Amino acid sequence: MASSPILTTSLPQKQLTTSSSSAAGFRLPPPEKLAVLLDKSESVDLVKQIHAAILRRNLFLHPYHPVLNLKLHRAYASHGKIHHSLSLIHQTIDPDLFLFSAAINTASTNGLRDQAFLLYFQLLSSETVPNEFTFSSILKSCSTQSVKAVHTHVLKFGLGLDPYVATGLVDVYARGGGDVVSAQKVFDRMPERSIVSSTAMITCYAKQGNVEAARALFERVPETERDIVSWNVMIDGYAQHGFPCEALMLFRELLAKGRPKPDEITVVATLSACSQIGALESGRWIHVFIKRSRIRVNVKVCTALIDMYSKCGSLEEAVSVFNDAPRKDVVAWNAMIAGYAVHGYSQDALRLFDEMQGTAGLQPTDITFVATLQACAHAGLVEEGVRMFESMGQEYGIKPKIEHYGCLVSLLGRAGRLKQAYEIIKNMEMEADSVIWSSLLGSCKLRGDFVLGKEITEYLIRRNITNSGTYVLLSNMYASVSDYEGVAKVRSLMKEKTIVKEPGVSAIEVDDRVHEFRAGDRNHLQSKEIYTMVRKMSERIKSCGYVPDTDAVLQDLEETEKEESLEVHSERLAIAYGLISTKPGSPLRIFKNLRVCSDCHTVTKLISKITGRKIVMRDRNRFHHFVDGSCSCGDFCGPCKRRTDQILSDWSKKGKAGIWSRSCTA
DNA sequence: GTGAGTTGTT
Repeated sequence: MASSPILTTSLPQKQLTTSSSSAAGFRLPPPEKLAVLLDKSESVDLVKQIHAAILRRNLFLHPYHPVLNLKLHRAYASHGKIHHSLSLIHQTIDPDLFLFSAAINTASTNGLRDQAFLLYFQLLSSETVPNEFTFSSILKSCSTQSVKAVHTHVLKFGLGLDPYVATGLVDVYARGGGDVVSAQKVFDRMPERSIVSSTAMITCYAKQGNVEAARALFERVPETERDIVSWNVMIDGYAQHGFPCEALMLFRELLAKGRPKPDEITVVATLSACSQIGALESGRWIHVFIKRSRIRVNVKVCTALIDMYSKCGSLEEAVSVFNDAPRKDVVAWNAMIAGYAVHGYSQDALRLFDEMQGTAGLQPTDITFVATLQACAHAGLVEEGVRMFESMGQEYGIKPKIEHYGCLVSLLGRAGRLKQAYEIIKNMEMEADSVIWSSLLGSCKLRGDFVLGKEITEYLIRRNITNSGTYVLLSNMYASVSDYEGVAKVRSLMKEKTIVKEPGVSAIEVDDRVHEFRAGDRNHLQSKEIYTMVRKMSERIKSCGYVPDTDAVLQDLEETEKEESLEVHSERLAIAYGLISTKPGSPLRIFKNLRVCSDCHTVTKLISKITGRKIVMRDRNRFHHFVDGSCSCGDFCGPCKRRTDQILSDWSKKGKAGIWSRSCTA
């Protein structure tokens, strides 16, 4: 195998040392001394000097010193000189098993999978017998495809029960698609399980989303053996598979136990859980905790903080972390750009996009473009967005993914260019998913293009690529043109196909606890007070001229029942709870898993006006900042804005402003 | 003289 050209010039060469050591006037240290020097060498230059010395000594130490060769390999690798380190094996005649295994390990841990396999094959053909070290190293380079062959070799050499090899196998089976069956087979046969092998198996379960199995195994590990990695895997497993509350609870449990000490990874996983449920107070607490403990604020921790603050509704704090970050990589920039975009600060997002390439000298990635296109879509910057989309391929050589097409379709759709958006979906090189269709359908509803909307929906139902949202949108479209037969038809279709509308859940964090509400929920301890407040809110806004928009209600109900069903939408329960449990004038932060319905959007604007409260609401799509009767999203639907404006103008004529805040928030 | 499990952005 040929070594890389840089190596032959930058590594000391044998031919440079033509004379013996005595001729150069030095007495070379003995091999043992050189080995010690290599182990504690602090610079590459020193390693190179020692390397040169070893080569000189080789003149009378033949063939070569295998231990020194190995130490040299490790010294180069530890200074990040991977290619120097690997080229040593190519310059060695008949490398021994130690050097082979070490080199395979270096290649594997540095992502040079092909190199690792070439070395492995070279080893096999050299009649050297691989051992457990070799396999634990080569397994790190295995994919789900190649693992079967290597597993066979493992069995052939009788190493299937070695704890390191078996752990490696479990780890590979857990990666990629995740072959739990094979992973479990290996794991079950292990005569002795260490915390490391159990953690590999827990990871495998967690990656499958089987958090119950993961937790069960985690609980089986004796408490004294659980190290921080196993806690991290479990916390992150919850956080990444739809159990953010469990992740936070487990983090609290870890703190209560006092050991092991949380590290950078623990806080990144926990912050991600906070972002998902909008637990701002918990997120802030963790930020303080990081500052107080010895946790390094590295770029990943910074990014997790930026993401947490922006997703929890505090863009200001996200910006402050971003500005103070000592080092920012493209991921950190992406998180900040996405933060601006989701809050509707589109100009700032675009400014950052320029700064990132200018002062910071970083190249945008496909994710940067998702964020910037979203910024354009949220602000209705159609021309900028289209230009951005085109430049992505033309100037940056980034192939658009379905997410980018999604932004483009939403951008054009919202602007009323429905036909053009439709054409884009039809001409994409990939299959459209339900997300992109829902976006176009939403625009059809927004723009009142019932004909196109109906055509698309029927096509989707025929092709069976629907989600519950498709049916809801279709029903809403029928309702908006008062076609109640159509509404009934959709309803029976949903019943027939047993499609259940995804339940809307709204959450609000009060006193470091997250309170969740579903529509009509009566599970909360203060349910009685909450409903009293809900009714009070309805009376107030109705007395100001608000009329419920019952078209948004899908169920077959009488008009008054429809009103009642709107009244107890999850976001209204969350707002009511916020009003009775926080100080007057303090902002409310509400989080919803679905998009806020247009009626609730109107109502929330009115409540913000009457109570003088700022209400920040995060829905599936973006943030809405309700202040003094208007919303930062610029009202995603026309009728909604007209309704609110009318109500507010009539109301101020009656001179009723301010009553609410005195009577209801004391 | 060699080896194991965990982390961020849509």
